Amino acid sequence: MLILGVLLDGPLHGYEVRRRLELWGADSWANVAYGSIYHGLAKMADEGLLVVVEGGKGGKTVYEITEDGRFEFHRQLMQAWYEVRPIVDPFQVAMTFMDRINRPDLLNAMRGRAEQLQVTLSMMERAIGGKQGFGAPRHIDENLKLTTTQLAAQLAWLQDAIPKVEREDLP
Amino acid sequence: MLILGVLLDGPLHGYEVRRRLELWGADSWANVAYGSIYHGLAKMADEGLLVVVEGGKGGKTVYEITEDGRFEFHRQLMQAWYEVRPIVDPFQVAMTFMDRINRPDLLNAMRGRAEQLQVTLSMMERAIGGKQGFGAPRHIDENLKLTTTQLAAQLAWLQDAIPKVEREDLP
DNA sequence: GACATGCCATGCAAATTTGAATACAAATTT
DNA sequence: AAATTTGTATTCAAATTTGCATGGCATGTC
Repeated sequence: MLILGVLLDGPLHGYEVRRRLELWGADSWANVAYGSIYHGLAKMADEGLLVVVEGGKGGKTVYEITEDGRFEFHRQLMQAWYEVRPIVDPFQVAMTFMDRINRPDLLNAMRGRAEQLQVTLSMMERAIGGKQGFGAPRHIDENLKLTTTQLAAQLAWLQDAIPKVEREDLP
Repeated sequence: MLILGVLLDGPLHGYEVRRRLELWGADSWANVAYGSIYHGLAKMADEGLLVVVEGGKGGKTVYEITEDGRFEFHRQLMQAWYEVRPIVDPFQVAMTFMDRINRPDLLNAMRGRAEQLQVTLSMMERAIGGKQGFGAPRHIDENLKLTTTQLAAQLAWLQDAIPKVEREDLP
């Protein structure tokens, strides 16, 4: 979906797709190792969602989205908007095992994490509004805002849980 | 890490690992297709984090965690607690492309999603405290709570963004 | 002009993940 | 008691993902 979306405005080759995604900060909220872009492009060309418009010999290969590709993009986009799925977060795994850490270490970890979150949050808040005019669409900021509120939610949970651990209500 | 954690309290075979994870509701906040448990077990046995204690012929294979395995588990657990990483959320990808949907459809999607979130949230709130006494550790509730607050964060963002879209401040 | 540097651009082997297929035991229905 | 369904337990091929290796090209520099 990301790749298709990047190609909506015109043909690009693999490396340009990567640059575009980096510009959008996609590395932080999506899970894309850039090596897989080329696989994705080739596969979608195979499926008829893209066509090669230039090159091939050994230089760069430029892909253009087809009508089928645009349709598939919209299908997936709408599905992503309508489907509410619980968020997969590696920290949840860490939480699950909080009873396996002794209390002092756990409290240290929790306090350390809370501090880190505060720092990250204030950095992000300062960053909001910063990318304007660099080619990234304005609503990318909204992306950043949502991330911010979610990290804030984690911080709130921590601040609620720390005292509980202190007075041995948890774990 | 999940598999190692499940094995901390005693040897189990693959299917039991799966059952345990299902009991914890891990399918919702972790990304485990249960087919990969067997690969993970075999690989970790290879690396010396686990040992086979029973079976092999064709029936079930029971694995036990080794000292190395316990050590590795703790290493990973601590790392997960200390490392703050932005959350990877497929909805963020959907957001990124909100300028590719026409305004009426977008508003529909946003309102629909907001409603769904409200329903999901109230269901989850009712579920908190429900798994007690079923073998799941009590702090699994905390897990649910964190998920809840994160979904609430998404809902808050939506409720902030909907009016903006209505008065064309967004996208 | 030989050489180093850094960015551009892709390919690929190895590792991992997935989803479905298999096989058999236990419980249930007919 | 035969047939069907459900639950237990694993395996496997195919698809995907990763991270690094490779090679080209422009630029500076001594």
